[in-house]
Amino acid sequence: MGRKKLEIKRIEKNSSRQVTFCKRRNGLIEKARQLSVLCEASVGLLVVSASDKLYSFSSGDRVSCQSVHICSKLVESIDDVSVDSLVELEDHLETALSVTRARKAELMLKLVESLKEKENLLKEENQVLASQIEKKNLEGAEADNIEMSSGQISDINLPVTLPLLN
Amino acid sequence: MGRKKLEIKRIEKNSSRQVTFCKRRNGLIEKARQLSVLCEASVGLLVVSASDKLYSFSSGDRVSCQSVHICSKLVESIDDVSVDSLVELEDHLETALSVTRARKAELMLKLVESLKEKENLLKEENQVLASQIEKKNLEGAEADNIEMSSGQISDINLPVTLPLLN
DNA sequence: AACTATTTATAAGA
DNA sequence: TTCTTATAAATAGTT
Repeated sequence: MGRKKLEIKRIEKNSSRQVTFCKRRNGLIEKARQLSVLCEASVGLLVVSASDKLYSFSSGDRVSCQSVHICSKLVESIDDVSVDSLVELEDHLETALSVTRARKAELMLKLVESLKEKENLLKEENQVLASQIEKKNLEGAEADNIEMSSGQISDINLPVTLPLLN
Repeated sequence: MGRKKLEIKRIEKNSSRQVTFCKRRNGLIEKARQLSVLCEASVGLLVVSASDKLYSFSSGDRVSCQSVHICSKLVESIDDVSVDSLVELEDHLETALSVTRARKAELMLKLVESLKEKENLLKEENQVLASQIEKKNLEGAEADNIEMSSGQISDINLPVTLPLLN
């Protein structure tokens, strides 16, 4: 896509290689974005330049979770990983694991709290309903001349919304 | 890049979306490959389709190690991760960590063995050199009429290649 | 960083 | 799916 057809092999000239890297990297990231939008796909892209600068694009959380799995598979399949790389990787994984566990704990705490709130609301609703039923039963007993000891509620009329937690 | 200009938004028609996904995914992977070859960059690409199929490309081992780091950063920055996703991620990370540690252990074992081999070779070399020096010293002593007790070697003449491990 | 001649990717159609 | 082709988009070399 240019003045001349370019063979796909390492560009020898240093400045050209750098310029091409910049152009094509931007192009690639834009293409990744377009694919994710057009087709509802999750896309994760990571580019590391020869001078070790990082560029990345990611959409959706499926990617971030799955890519860790993929990465570990990749690492398994590569033969020339040095011990140093592995030590670094182990470090990253441990950090990622801590972060993940912390987030999980935080999220579960929030979940428990929201469930407790829900429980309280339901309890209140419950009491209101119970007293209404009691009232109705008393009125019904008067109308039909059927007695019912006060404070006793028939199981059949109990609301089904019971507290889920204690 | 086709018969008509296409707006970058979700393609509504199901079949078109699928066809476009297939074409553009292939295009993206090819572009990723070209970038890595032309510019000596490491590229990691992961695509997850709407129906959860995985497609990926990767070059170089810097990517696999760095991407785990990036992934963890991504997970930190995403807001709508479910507890289930986090549990799954934790699982993947634990697996990756085990695999990494196993590989590291294996690699270090090999390293230790090769060092021991090297040690033995050096020891042999050492003995040969030592005996040669002893010979030389005896010859010299005869020539210069200077005595030196056999089996004793001067520190100054000892080869510097000493065993590194025991 | 812009420009522009070309090549490449791909949307729609078959 | 796969091929074809008109057209849009990307980009190689230049300025």
